[in-house]
Amino acid sequence: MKIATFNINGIGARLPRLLEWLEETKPDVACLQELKAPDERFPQMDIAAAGYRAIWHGQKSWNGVAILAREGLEMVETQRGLPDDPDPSHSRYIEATIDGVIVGALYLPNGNPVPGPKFDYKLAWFDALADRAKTLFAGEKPAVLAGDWNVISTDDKDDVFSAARMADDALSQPESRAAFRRLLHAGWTDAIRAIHPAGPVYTFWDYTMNAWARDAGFRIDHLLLSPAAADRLVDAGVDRETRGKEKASDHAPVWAVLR
DNA sequence: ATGCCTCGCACAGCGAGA
Repeated sequence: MKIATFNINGIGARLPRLLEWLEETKPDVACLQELKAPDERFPQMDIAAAGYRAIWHGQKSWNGVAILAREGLEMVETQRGLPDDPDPSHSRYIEATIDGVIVGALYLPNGNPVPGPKFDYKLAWFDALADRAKTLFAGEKPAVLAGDWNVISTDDKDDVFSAARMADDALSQPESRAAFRRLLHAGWTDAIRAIHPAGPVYTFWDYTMNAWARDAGFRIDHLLLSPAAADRLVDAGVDRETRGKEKASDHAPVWAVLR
């Protein structure tokens, strides 16, 4: 089962790119973030025509998450929003069981500027996610938490083009890194680093500063696997070429294959 | 220190992203 996550930065602006990517890479499951559209504007018919069933949790203008599953896979929604979500007006989490695999699609708050209420919200949201992760972990079933975590997990050149340039950004703060690392220490596996222990693996390049051409990117889109899912991990990667296309999102899709 | 670029909303320029 190939599970991908893709922050599309606007389902309205990105639909042609999304459909093209589905056709080219054929993921079984695709977690989407930043729909930036209310529920009624989710292009269900286009997605269905591409061969995918979908569940989605949108809102006007901002945020919004969805899970697409290839037709024929059994998908049952298990969660819409996080339990004890610190601000339910933000649509940032949706979860389903798909052929026995629990898939949580998440869009963690960016948190800029630091310090401030937005950063406090980021940490509060992370706490609520960690609670959900604990519940899923205790269930001992294969589970995947996939999405835009808005966390650069280390200062390593392989995770960020310039740690110094990003040092004051919410993506690099020790508090949110610690929250991410607590999940790893608890037994969740970072799929990309399990398959590619070293080497630059970026998932985001800013639209400004000629970042894509300079490869000035960083890694903030992650798939975390429960032990039962990690046991089945055979491959993982980033669809970098997607970022280089016309009208591309500023994120590239990230994926993992479970046997 | 700020804008760079993009999206959505709405039709001008701003909030938000990261």
